Amino acid sequence: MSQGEPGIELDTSLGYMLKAAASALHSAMEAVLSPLGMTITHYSCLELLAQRPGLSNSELARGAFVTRQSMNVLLQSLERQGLVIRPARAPVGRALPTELTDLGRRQLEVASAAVRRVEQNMLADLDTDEQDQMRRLLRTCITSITEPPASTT
Amino acid sequence: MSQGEPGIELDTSLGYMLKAAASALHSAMEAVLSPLGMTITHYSCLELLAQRPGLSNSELARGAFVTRQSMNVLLQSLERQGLVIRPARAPVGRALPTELTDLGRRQLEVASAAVRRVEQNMLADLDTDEQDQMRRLLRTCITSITEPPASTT
DNA sequence: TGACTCATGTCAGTAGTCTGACATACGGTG
DNA sequence: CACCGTATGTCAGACTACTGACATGAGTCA
Repeated sequence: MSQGEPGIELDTSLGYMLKAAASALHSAMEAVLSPLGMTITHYSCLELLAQRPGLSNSELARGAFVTRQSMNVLLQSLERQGLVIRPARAPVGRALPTELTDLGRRQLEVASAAVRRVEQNMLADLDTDEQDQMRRLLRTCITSITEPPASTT
Repeated sequence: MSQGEPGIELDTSLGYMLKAAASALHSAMEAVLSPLGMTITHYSCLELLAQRPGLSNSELARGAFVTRQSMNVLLQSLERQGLVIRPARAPVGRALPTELTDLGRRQLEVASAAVRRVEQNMLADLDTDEQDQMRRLLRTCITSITEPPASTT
């Protein structure tokens, strides 16, 4: 079965393992959010707004790792549901600062608790030092990927 | 814009950082695969087949972290393009063992080299020990998420 | 002032993935 | 043998997120 050919060794490839971990986390979050009638992006948007009130559509999109077009569709839906609110006119520029409503805050509370349990379960076998180490490693990876690769066609 | 906001809980949440890292890697891979006319799942499928020839549709789906329905659509497309080949009838059960064609192998070579560069760039600032540590941490997380939470619903 | 650049919000069309459903094949157990 | 549970391949419809496009507002610079 295992032929060390060219390409990437799947069992040791950090790229593959990163995707595997993210996929597992995604599934676990979906499993707890779906019964609440929420998608992951839906939850992410609410969580972002709770921690950073007044974020614009584009800023929310970047924070939730989707395009601003996708976030815009979601925001319109959340607005109709009365979970968030945006001013009719932009106070400055074109950006519309978004805020959670009380209803949105209540919905987020339930979801946030569920997601926190998922994350705690993921980290159940890691002590504090290991978690710090993992933060450091992930941050280094993110920086390296995001920064200019210097030389590539 | 309202920049300058100090990072809050989000910046220390390992779940969020995991998603951020995976998203950055995803974008970087997309950026190099798109010019080759390939999607990430397309590449993943070919890479899996190179290392584990004879994988079935369902096995490929699990390996690429998509549903078997999605992989089936992709496989039919790859088959039409002459990149993979499947027997008309299953030798045993219903599973159809899939194999790369020479054309598929050639296309994979180019893509694999590009993806390897992306992964190496991601790990540019990590030494061997740190990479091993990261493998260990990710594997622990995957196991914890996947295993039964053994708690209340 | 006017031209240029950049970021934003939004509309429309497209593509990839998902859920639901059904038929088929194997392995157990009565 | 018949029955049941599990796994697979596949078709169809629905959904989510994406790319492309356009207009608006703010900042820069000559």
